[in-house]
Amino acid sequence: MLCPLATLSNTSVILPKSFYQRPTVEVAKDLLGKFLVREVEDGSVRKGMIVETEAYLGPEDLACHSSKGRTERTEVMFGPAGHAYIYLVYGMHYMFNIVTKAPGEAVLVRALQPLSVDSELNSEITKAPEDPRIAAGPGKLTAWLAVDKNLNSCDLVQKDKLWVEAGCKMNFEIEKGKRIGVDYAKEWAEKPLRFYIENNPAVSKVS
DNA sequence: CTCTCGATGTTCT
DNA sequence: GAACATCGAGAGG
Repeated sequence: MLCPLATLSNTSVILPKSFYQRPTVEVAKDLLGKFLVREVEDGSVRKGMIVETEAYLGPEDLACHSSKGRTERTEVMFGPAGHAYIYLVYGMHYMFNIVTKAPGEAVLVRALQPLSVDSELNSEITKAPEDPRIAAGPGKLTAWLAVDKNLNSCDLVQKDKLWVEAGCKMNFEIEKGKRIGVDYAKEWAEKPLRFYIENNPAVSKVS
């Protein structure tokens, strides 16, 4: 059990904008253990605990899209903190990022541990509802939550279609490593800007 | 376990 | 045209 009988109301408190109005690396680390929640048109809800993130540090960072300049695509990352930056890679996978304070910076959410949701009881049941690795990767996560470019730039501080909750307090160790899939970024590829929960089964890969 | 490869839409050169 | 913040399947050790 991750969070036994967590019916406490504080678990579903939405993270405020001030959470994202901080240095990107701090936000990336502090997002670990938080709950990402998606509600679709028919009212059904899916929820997962964030277990892996990466920090992208703006125009200087050769791995960050905003290093290409402020374009139509990267405009969201220069906008207000707490909004979603979503884009397509390899023609088939959407990546979900959260914009932080500094212009052009964001946090990529790379993996979730699925939580089952019983909305009748308003409780989090912590057994894995299905494959615990259903959202173990940035492309798998967006597929599981039905997140696509329609949600690009949406405000995650509003409880609408997609938001982040405080979750429950847990003790875990944070592991660091180089970011995945950005080997083209020269010295920026080597920086330890990937963060994940140690020994968590839903992390996409261990260093 | 490792490696290779194909799928496929957008953005940038 | 090339490159891409990926994934899963298949071949080979």
